[in-house]
Amino acid sequence: MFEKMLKDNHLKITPQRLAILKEIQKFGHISIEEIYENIKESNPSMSLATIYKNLASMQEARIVDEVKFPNQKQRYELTKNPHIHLVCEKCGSITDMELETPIQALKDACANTSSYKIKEASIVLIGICEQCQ
Amino acid sequence: MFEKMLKDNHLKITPQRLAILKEIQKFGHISIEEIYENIKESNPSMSLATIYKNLASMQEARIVDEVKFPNQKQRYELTKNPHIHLVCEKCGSITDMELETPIQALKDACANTSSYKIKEASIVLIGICEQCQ
DNA sequence: ATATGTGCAAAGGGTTTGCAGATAT
DNA sequence: ATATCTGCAAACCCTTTGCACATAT
Repeated sequence: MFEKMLKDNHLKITPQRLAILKEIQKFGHISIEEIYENIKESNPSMSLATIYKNLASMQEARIVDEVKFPNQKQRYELTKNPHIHLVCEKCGSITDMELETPIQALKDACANTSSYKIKEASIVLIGICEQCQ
Repeated sequence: MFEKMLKDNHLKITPQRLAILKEIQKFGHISIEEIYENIKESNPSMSLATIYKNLASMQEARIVDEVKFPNQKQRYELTKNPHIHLVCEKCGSITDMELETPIQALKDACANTSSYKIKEASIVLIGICEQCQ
């Protein structure tokens, strides 16, 4: 419930913010340009500056996450449980995958070997999806 | 041996390219701006455009890799064995870590669950390094 | 009523491009 | 000798900022 997420973070509930969140939800991993182009259809006065400002404040509030893929502009997704991103190098499609155990195993291995205190993991696997094989 | 790497990829051996590769080697994970500033000291005529063009061609040739970290400009490193990047969120230091087994376990788990053919992995762990704890 | 948010236009940075002269093969 | 590379300047993004007006609380 987007309204509650915003309220909990002392961010005002505006049509612009709701529209941005709805787009991100709809497309999963979306670029700024795509958000802008999609929203413009129903809300022609929406400005790019507003999108930038809101993505920054909602990222700050941990409502959305930025994700960076090789050779792509950054994209945004709703904040979710830790997960892996699978990117198809042929068609560019992106799949989320929750693999708790191996992710945890990796973090543990790393913590043991390094004496780092691990907080988060950003894992992107590049490959070829079933349809493109 | 940088000369051989370039020759093998039909890239001419120029002082600029060697200087860029030497900087990347020296600093491990370096931004474009840092490469430029460092090289300017010994070679004041080196232009930013040359750095951009060469990073692109040497990335294409798989001599260097671009790496993207959260909230940072992209950086470059020499192409190495698959490894994990550990980033300290306090001091920003970056550590490489070869953890073949857990990386492979993750790729396998993913391949099994998804029917993707996995080719590469980009893994970044964010945490706090020993000194900053 | 007040603090925040929006939209606009301008400014700011980073990156790419075209071209003439220089250099590696 | 020739294809490639370099450096410069301009062009071209994408992103941020300041400000006046609008809106949510």
